[in-house]
Amino acid sequence: MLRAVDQEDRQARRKSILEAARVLFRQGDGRLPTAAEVAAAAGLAKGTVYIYFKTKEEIFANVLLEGWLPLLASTETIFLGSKKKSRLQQAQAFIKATVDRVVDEPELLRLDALGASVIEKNMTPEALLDYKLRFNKGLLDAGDRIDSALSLAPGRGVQLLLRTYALTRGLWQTAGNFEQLEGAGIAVVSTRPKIPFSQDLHEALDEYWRGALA
Amino acid sequence: MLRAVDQEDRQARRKSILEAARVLFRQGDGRLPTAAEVAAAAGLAKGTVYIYFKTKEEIFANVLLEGWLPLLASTETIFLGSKKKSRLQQAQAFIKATVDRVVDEPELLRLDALGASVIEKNMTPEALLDYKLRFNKGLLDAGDRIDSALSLAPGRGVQLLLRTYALTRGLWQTAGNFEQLEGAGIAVVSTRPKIPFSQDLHEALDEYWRGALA
Amino acid sequence: MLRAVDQEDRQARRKSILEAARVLFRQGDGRLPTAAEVAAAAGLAKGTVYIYFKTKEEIFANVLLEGWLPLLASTETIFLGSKKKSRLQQAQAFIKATVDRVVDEPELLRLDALGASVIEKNMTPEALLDYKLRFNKGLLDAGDRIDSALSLAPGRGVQLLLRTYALTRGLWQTAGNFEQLEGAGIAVVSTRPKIPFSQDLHEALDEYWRGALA
Amino acid sequence: MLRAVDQEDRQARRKSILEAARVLFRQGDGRLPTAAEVAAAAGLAKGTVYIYFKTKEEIFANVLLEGWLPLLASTETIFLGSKKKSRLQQAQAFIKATVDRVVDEPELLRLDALGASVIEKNMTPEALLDYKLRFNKGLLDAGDRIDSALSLAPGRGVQLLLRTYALTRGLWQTAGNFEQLEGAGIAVVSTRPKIPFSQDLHEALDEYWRGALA
DNA sequence: TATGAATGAGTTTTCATTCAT
DNA sequence: AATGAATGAAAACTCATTCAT
Repeated sequence: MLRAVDQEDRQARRKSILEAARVLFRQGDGRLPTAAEVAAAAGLAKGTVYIYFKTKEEIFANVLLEGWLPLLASTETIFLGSKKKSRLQQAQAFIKATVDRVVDEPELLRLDALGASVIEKNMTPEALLDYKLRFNKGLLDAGDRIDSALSLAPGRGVQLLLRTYALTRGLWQTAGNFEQLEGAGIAVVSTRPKIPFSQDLHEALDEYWRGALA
Repeated sequence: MLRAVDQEDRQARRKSILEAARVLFRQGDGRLPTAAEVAAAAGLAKGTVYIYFKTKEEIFANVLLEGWLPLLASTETIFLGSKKKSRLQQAQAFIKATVDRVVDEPELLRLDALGASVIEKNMTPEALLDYKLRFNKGLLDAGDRIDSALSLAPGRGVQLLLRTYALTRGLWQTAGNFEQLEGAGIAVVSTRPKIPFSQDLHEALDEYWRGALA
Repeated sequence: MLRAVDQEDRQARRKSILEAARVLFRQGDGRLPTAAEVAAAAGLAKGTVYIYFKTKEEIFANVLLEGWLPLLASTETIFLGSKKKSRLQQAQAFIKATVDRVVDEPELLRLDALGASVIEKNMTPEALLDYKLRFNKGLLDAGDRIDSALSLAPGRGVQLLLRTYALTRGLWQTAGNFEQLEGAGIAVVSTRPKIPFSQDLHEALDEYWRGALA
Repeated sequence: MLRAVDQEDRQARRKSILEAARVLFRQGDGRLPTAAEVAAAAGLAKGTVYIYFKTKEEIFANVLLEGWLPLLASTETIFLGSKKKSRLQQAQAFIKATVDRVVDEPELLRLDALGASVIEKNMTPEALLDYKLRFNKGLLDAGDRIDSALSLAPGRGVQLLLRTYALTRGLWQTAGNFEQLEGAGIAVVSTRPKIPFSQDLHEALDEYWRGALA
């Protein structure tokens, strides 16, 4: 194994661990893979992983972070880059981006569900603070952009983001709850045709933003 | 130790285990208490707990169920008992009931977060199906009541419930994410006064229902 | 459940437990069934079984005893009832009876293998002594009959019995060792056609008795 | 703790675990020692033992194997190295080697009795197959040597070995059955002087081989 | 830096047996 | 005598993390 001597090498190795962890979690059954599995998937020895991360959970916190930040960053293009659209049109573009990302990387929401209960319980305080600060930073920046683009009161953009996020993760968890029943032929909603999660989420977010921007 | 000989005694003992588990989880740090702790809190031997529940997680699935069902059942009074109110007024009464319950029993949402990832992974298939069926039943019944009270298309009531639930659990998880930062004096939203979770949730649900009923 | 009030009833109930245990073990995977399983198979409550036997293992010790004693008792007919046959002919009649019994009740040898290691370790000293005395008695009586029928030195008959028994249980255990391999297509003895256990045992016993009576 | 880094170190550590397990079992009461006990006796942590063996029972299967293989290997010297002796003389040399080994390492037979019932039930299929294949290999090789040395039909040597082994283990188990009685002053064979197990086994094997080679 | 051998804390669940009813 | 609820001891095994090499 080549040694990661300079800063760039180290970053690359760090990324490769995160990527291995993400893929492994995506393929898995909803529980965190073991540290040994992550190391093996990254082509490293167990000990090496612990050079880059203090605890196993720190890895997955960073998987989450690296998963969500791009979506938050995308507000730059979506909101600021389209001054001519109406507020609702801009909102809908963001809704679409959110749904697309979530459908594309379903492991993000699965991992999210482990966040507070499992992941955060096994991080060092420093790593936890760092994780939250970075998340917070992305959120505040994105919120500011929304405030500005939609001419909202300061702080309202963050609130909308948080609620969008909340509805998304909540709906995903709830939808998952009933998949098994449907698999067994038991209808959750008997009189309505079952709609796919992406559509369900889209509708729900649309409803929320309409209410919020009303 | 009194022996639970008849069916009634057995039900009472079962309840006492659930109650002990609930209280223990409420006081704990977000992880499931050990089976030994639950047994001790219920004043029983470890083995006795396993007479009533197949696995530890089955206990907590039932804590969840017994926690949510009353809220779903409350739709009976809230929606059907108030035909003279407007749709939005009825919705607001339900929002209030939801917020009150959640504020009153915060462990419900904390436990919820463990649902799919931890709890359901360690239940017997039978217990899991039973749990989901009972949850589903409560949901469908409540949804029907809402359909009827608000003159909605069949199945729309369930959808509203699911989305309310989704927003609630999602928002709670998200809010929890930032408590620590605020505890450390770092503002999530710098320019707005911080509002308590109950108010935040209330506003968000209000926004959602306004959008949904528009 | 009818109560076993007189001695006869009690004996019958005891037998029914032994029979249930025997059948259960025969169907099982080589480990002792649980006490609960034995009770259920006998149509009794767990506690009832413990009225008749001090420990679970005492049950199975008695299953062994009731299984072997008839074979030992059969020496009466086989050896004494046939004065006109040669020694070897009489031996062969006994060999046949032994092979037949063992083939008929394969659980006897399977259970035998658990004897000293598992069963006897969990019996009360009294029950253990009783078990051994009864076994010993059957053995001595049968041995005496053989001594007399074959005009052997006193004690030689018991020795022959013990060695017959030893070869039988040993061969059975050894044969079992290789079943799996043969199932997987791996020959234990490549150049010889595989013979069934009953024939193998018959040959081995024949060889032994020929050597012993020479 | 020195780390077993290369292959040789690892083999040595593996051996030390097997040896600790063997000694522990020899001193014990006939039940398998716990994994914790084996680890402690080997001067290792519990977890370390599980690096070398998948299950506790795999350890003891290997104790058995390492115990029997030398005896099987000894056929090389005993049979092939003595072409001038008669068949019976060669057989007797093997009988002596067998008795000596068994007397020297009585734990082998005690452990043998746990083989099929306890040990094999708790091994991974792979470990079980490996164990059987290695045993089988030793047996076939030894059998071939006997065939060749005694000019027997192919496969007959293995058969003789199996029956020798069967008689040995069976006789040992049976002898153990009555030790307690004799300890309590109750004679199994009242009219004969009690002979030690080694002599008993020797005589029985002698009788068997005489019959078999006749 | 990289490795992977060693560590040992930590917890569920089973099940033989007891004993109140 | 019969029941079955209650007991609690007992132990294997995993896996995150460390640290000697």
